[in-house]
Amino acid sequence: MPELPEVETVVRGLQTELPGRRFASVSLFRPDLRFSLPEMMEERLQDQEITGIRRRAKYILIDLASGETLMIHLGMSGQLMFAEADNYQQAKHDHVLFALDDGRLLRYHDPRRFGMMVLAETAELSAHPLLAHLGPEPLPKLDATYLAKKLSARKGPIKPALMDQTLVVGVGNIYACEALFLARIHPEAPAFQTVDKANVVVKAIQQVLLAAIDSGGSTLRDYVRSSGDIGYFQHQFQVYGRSNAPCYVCTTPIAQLKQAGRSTFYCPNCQAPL
DNA sequence: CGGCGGTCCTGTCAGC
DNA sequence: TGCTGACAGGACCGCC
Repeated sequence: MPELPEVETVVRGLQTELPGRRFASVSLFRPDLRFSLPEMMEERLQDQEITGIRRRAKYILIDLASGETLMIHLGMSGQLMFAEADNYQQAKHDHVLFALDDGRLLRYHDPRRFGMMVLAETAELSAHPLLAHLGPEPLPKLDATYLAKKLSARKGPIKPALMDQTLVVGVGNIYACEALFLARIHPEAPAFQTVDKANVVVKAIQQVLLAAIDSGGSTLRDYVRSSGDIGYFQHQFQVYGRSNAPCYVCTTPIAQLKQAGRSTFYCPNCQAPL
């Protein structure tokens, strides 16, 4: 599920629940996520107080009183959900179980196991290899001059460029498609040709991410608590997943193509080639 | 360095 | 109904 809006929603849900709590215990059912889980993770988390919850790019950062931070990436299919200790039954693809000192459980559930967990020194977090090369956050402010400069150095098409986390973080396949639709830019347009539209691109990215966070905030808040991914965002998509369906603006059938191995959706009329 | 393709893994769905 | 292949919201790695 996770592009920036989902991760942000999960983080907001955790922020109201976790700070001040301690991990009573941590159980590992499967250590082989994308990377092997951190050495001695159970021991390093045991009895640690959670001091804060943050997000960087698509990473959930759980700060601990020990001076370490637990970084969680949900990959393609990761979910964090609360459960009650009384009636918890280990479900298929529950890989990690965090028991809190108030008796509740936080399950990490990830069928594809593309997710990852890392423990790193909080003070040196920004230098961690997974975070060091990340681009700026798109919210609340993204410098259009910066984006224009980055785009000008690109030869390839703009859509995969927007998904490059070293350029700007948080934009995945869905929101790259949606943002380009809002910006009325063809996904195959060369990135360097869109430099003079950098302001439009920035606004489009921010608009679509904010809208997703806003609406996701009501439904996906439960995402952290209960066991329901209900595909909420699909109701708002203008182009993503809408192949051959009429464009909401001009009724032209939405087109689909493949770029860098990922499906791209766009309106051939609204997003005319530059 | 930029850009592309392959790869990790499992579940789901379209098509035969 | 059952099988097969394509595809899925991410990102690293190796290769040109």
